[in-house]
Amino acid sequence: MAETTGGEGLLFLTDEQVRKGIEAMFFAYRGFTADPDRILEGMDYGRAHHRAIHFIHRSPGTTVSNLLSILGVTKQSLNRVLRSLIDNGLVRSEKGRVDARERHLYLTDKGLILERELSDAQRARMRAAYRAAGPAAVQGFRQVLEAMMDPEMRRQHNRLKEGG
Amino acid sequence: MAETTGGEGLLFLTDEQVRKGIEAMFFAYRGFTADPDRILEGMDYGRAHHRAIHFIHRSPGTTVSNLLSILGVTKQSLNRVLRSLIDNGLVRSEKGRVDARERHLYLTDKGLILERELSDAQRARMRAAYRAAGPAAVQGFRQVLEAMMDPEMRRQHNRLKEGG
DNA sequence: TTGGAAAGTCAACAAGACTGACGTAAATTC
DNA sequence: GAATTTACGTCAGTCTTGTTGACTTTCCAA
Repeated sequence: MAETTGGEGLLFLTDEQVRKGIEAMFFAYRGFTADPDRILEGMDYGRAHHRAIHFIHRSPGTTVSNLLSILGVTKQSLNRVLRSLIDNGLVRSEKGRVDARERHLYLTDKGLILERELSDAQRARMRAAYRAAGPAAVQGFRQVLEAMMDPEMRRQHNRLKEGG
Repeated sequence: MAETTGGEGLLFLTDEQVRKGIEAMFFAYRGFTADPDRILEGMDYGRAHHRAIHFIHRSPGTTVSNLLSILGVTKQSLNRVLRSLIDNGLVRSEKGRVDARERHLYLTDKGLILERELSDAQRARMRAAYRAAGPAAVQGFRQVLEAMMDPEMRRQHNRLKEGG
């Protein structure tokens, strides 16, 4: 309920201010996905494909189950997406050499082109926002986002940061 | 705001750093919606209901078409959600007195209780993140989010800020 | 007063998530 | 060597939430 202000250090924001942060998050996320969505519409792909492409690009050779845990969806859901990407020649799936049960995923040249197009659009918006807000704001932005994640996701995120 | 890089440095972030911001946004949004989603699951409601409840609470008496433009979905999508909320007695719909075509929407007492439960959970997470990151970070966070919105959404957002 | 525009409702459909069950191949354990 | 577990793929069915298109009701202006 009305959070007590005591205890853990002072609360420097009222409920109303926090609420506004919530709405900002909602509206900003819309902007965040708007450009790739626009590119994808008309193709046979959607946001789910974009996410798969993004993380395969980020971690080439990643396995299906790794992608599963990053994306937080079910096998069937991911499989549908992967199926179409593979069939259309955007993603290549290679049987693992050390463990032949695993499938390692890579973007093909064609996949890389689409990835480029999508991430260019999304990065352009991010970069514009960053530029408008300034370096100090960007650091704060990253700090709050990280603190907002579930611990598990934060682990994933930091692992990617290192690895990349 | 000048798009040149002016005084404080050139493009202060590489493509890779921007990419990490994109991923942070993705993972953080998952955390952002996780708590309300958990509460809603098992009820007949979902994220769409949460959004409707949030904005009706924020602007009591708002019309369907106003909600439409805030949420950025189609009429039927919203109508389905509203239908179930009204039928279950969480939302009250009143024919407009000045313009009888309009329906003005309000949360009932029952609706207010659910709104409270949902927003308490979501605010708790936001507040925790804010606390972890500190006041300066929060300001930067808000600045970047705002810059990331489409201009139209920014207008909506600021209108709500005033109104609230 | 009539015709167009706006607000809202409803029917039908699509994308993308989910569950649960089942199958296969490969690795691991006993 | 047999049994179990793991990684992946697939089938069938459901649910949420998005879409378009057609339809009232109401308002307003020519």
